[in-house]
Amino acid sequence: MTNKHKSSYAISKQLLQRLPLYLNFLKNYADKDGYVSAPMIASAMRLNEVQVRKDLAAVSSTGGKPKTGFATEQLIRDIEKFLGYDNVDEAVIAGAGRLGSALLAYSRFSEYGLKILMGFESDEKLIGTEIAGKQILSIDKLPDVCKRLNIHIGIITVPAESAQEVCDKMIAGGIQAIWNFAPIHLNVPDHVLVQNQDMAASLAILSKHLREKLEKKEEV
Amino acid sequence: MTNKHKSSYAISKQLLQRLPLYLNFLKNYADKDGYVSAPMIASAMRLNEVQVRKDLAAVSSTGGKPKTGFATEQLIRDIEKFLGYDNVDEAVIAGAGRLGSALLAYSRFSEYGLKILMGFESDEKLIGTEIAGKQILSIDKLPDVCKRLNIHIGIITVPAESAQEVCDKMIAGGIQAIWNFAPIHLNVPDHVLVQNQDMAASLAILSKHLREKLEKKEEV
DNA sequence: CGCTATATGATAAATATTTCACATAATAAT
DNA sequence: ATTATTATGTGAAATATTTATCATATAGCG
Ligand SMILES: NC(=O)c1ccc[n+]([C@@H]2O[C@H](COP(=O)([O-])OP(=O)(O)OC[C@H]3O[C@@H](n4cnc5c(N)ncnc54)[C@H](O)[C@@H]3O)[C@@H](O)[C@H]2O)c1
Ligand SMILES: NC(=O)c1ccc[n+]([C@@H]2O[C@H](COP(=O)([O-])OP(=O)(O)OC[C@H]3O[C@@H](n4cnc5c(N)ncnc54)[C@H](O)[C@@H]3O)[C@@H](O)[C@H]2O)c1
Repeated sequence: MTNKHKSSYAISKQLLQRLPLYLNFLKNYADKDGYVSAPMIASAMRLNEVQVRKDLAAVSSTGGKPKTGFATEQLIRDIEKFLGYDNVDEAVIAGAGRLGSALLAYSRFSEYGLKILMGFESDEKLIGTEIAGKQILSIDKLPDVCKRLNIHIGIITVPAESAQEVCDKMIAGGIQAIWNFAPIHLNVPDHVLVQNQDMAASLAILSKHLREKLEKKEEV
Repeated sequence: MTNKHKSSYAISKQLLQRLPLYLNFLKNYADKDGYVSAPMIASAMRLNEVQVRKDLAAVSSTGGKPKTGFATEQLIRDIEKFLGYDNVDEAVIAGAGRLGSALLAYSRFSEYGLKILMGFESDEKLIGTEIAGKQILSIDKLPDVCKRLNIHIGIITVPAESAQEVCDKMIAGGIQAIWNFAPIHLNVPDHVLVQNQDMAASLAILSKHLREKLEKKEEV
């Protein structure tokens, strides 16, 4: 075999989205003998076998052994490393309402090397309090604090009406990537990344898929 | 022009994900004269012009007018219709903790014709209470209630340890599509759709994109 | 020790999606 | 009117992504 386990496959955006799923699966997978194979993962996760094989080849540092598969623990480490487990990234959140406080309290971000440092609010009753041990500051302080601490990821969980305004504050504070939960299109300069997380849309898409599936069944 | 405004383009999965973004943009778009054009949307949303044109052609019932564009209100209605605004879909949620109660209280689902009817819990203190006017019942009742009300969408916001167990209950209740927020791979029979919403992963991917962008800038 | 079954890795083929290029239609200005 | 401009719609080309096929490696077994 010509495997130099150099794994110089291109990583596609789709692969990037599958990696966390592999990770969840592998972490939960009751590890018989310390190895997993691509066909096994493929059948459990309902994916194409070749796709899994390529995905693993793209991120595995060691490659797999024919007939045996990949060392589970190593594979988990490789995926985590790939996703940035080791470089810690800091973020702030604007809007400590229902969703914002759920995110502030969510511990699982740290598994990917992410840390939400604090929240920013406009509600006087919330400013000065703590959520899950994290301070809630006035939204007016956001630009300065971000600049001073050199934070470049911002999360927006304020109502849609305030989202653009808060977004502008983040940009003024040097934020370069925004995770936006408000159901609104944000205007940002070229160099700023925006990832929209429109939850209602996600559920709508699932429901549409379901409807299509049911219709297809009727046809038969 | 050979436009029979029949718009028989194929709908890709990617398009399905872009539609809600168009919708957010259009709803917010200060409507000068009642029309929007594909090039205008494209430049505002940083998308390729042809892509927008094809996307709109795929969902627009009327087609657009050269030089003028698409009637904004009509376009909004067309997209909403496409996404299922008119067929109401009902769902239940398991786990009325921080995230679950945020979702229960989230009103925006109704904009896509979705309705979360009630929540199910294992915590005695929560059972019998209401969140945002929606009843919280014992998780044990989930299968019966879903069967009786003929509900086929379930949302999982319980801790990862309980997710599979809750998932099984949903399937026993005839649920056919599951929106899973627990960071774990769910085992389901063939006919059940699962959409995973691994939030930590989403943030991790954003942070990875950011890191790549910064690295690219350094190269230059 | 060779045989068989199974897994990897790589190349090629098939699909899916995006982008380009161009022909045509409507508007606005001359 | 005629013309310049801008937007649409569409077929073709370019990319990206997934799936099929095959050659090779190796663990387990008779
Ligand atoms: N609740 C959900 O499940 C959910 C799901 C998806 C998206 N969203 C979106 O997330 C956002 C927040 O939702 P929520 O349910 O947490 O709402 P919420 O009302 O509970 O919280 C919003 C918070 O933002 C704060 N806020 C308002 N203006 C602000 C400003 N200018 N600066 C700083 N803080 C400000 C408010 O004081 C409030 O605490 C909304 O845009 C909503 O559409 C919510
Ligand atoms: N908080 C977040 O921002 C966030 C983000 C993404 C994903 N998640 C995931 O969503 C899930 C819930 O997160 P959370 O922060 O709301 O946690 P939480 O602890 O606040 O809520 C979990 C709720 O589930 C209930 N529960 C536990 N076992 C149950 C069972 N068998 N049947 C019914 N209900 C049961 C608990 O009583 C609790 O109320 C977790 O899997 C978490 O990883 C949370």
